[in-house]
Amino acid sequence: MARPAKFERDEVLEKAMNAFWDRGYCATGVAELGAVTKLRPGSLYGAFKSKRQLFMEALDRYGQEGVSQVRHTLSDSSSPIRAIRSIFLGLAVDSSGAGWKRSCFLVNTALEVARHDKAIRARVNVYFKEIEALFRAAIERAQEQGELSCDKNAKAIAAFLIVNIWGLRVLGVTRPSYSRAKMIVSQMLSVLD
Amino acid sequence: MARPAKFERDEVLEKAMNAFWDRGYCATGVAELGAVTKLRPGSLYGAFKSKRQLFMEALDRYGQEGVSQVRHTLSDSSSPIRAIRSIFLGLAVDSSGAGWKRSCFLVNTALEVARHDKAIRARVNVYFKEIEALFRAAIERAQEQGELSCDKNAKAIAAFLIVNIWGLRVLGVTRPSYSRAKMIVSQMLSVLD
DNA sequence: AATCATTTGGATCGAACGTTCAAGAAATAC
DNA sequence: GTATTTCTTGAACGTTCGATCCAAATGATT
Repeated sequence: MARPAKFERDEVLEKAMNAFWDRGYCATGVAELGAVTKLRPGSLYGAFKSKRQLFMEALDRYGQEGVSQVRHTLSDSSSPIRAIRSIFLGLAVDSSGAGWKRSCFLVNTALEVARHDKAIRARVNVYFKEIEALFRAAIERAQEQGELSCDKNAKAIAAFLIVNIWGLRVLGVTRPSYSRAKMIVSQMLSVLD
Repeated sequence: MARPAKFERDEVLEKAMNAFWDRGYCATGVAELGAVTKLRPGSLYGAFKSKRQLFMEALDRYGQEGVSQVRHTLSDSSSPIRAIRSIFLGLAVDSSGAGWKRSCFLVNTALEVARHDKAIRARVNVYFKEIEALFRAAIERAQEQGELSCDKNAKAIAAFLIVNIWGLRVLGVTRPSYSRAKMIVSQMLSVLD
């Protein structure tokens, strides 16, 4: 029918996501979004209705990829416990290394935006819940395989683990050494012993 | 010498603190700060140099009071372990009750501002470190009193506990039921068994 | 080649941003 | 009482905010 858009929607979304992830919702202006996406305001507002709408789609992109990464890590291993330990070790590396500054887009958004915005809170919760469910499934699999005592409360441990992940994201902002981050992660994982 | 200021500096600071605590640094405009403090821009900028300076002083006020409250709770009890449990039970109540929306000013600030502002990050870290030190002292006291096994690593447990507090602040944003919050807190406190 | 829907880049909107300033008011010092 | 000094006031500063509009450019369809 008519002229097609020159830009790739998902590429734009990824760039906007990185900008929001870095600086947060409020501090990321549309001028900056235009700069990173190489799109003029007209195109941006044509493709996405508003800054908020663009933010939500970027958040969805992040959340879906995050869930899928966790799913991959937790399901790909023959040892669910080892997979969980590997995720937490990765978080220790991330929060004490280069990844500390970005933290987690979902956690950042939870505190900055979700406290005041019901729709965004609902979206954030969806991804949190999905990740928690993946952890719970992995824990129950570990129990079935005899890797973990069946006396343990899988539901409680899964919830505990994801809350600890949130805590580790805040830990990163305090610029801990790797040894400190690892010490904390070890303490967290002692619930699996 | 000259005309004295009509307002009480600490009262202004408290009102500004509450505004920043509620809405965050970026979303709290100078107009709103003027509304809650009943001060015109000129008076505000006369007493504090800038919005950022006012924010830092409000943050200090919050941090000092927070540290002092934790100190009081942890030192006032003959049983350090019971005091720690009481703090975490309070956090379960807070994050599943009316206090969820405000979360913790320090944690909110850590993710919204401290990621990009070195001076503010340093201040936030000071209060975090002080609270962690109080927890560590309480744990060591518990060990001396025989309330807690001396096999446990007091340093690791103290760090673990404060990271869990941060996690509980994010938990609040997910609007958990009280029973869920309590379940998670119980799991956290099982490291003290 | 003509048509037509859509993108694009740029200009621009009113509102709100953080901040400053000159004038008026009040309390002290002489 | 007068001078002096500081605080209060309210308007206004220039900038940036998110959002809109439009003419020109573009490319698929007819």
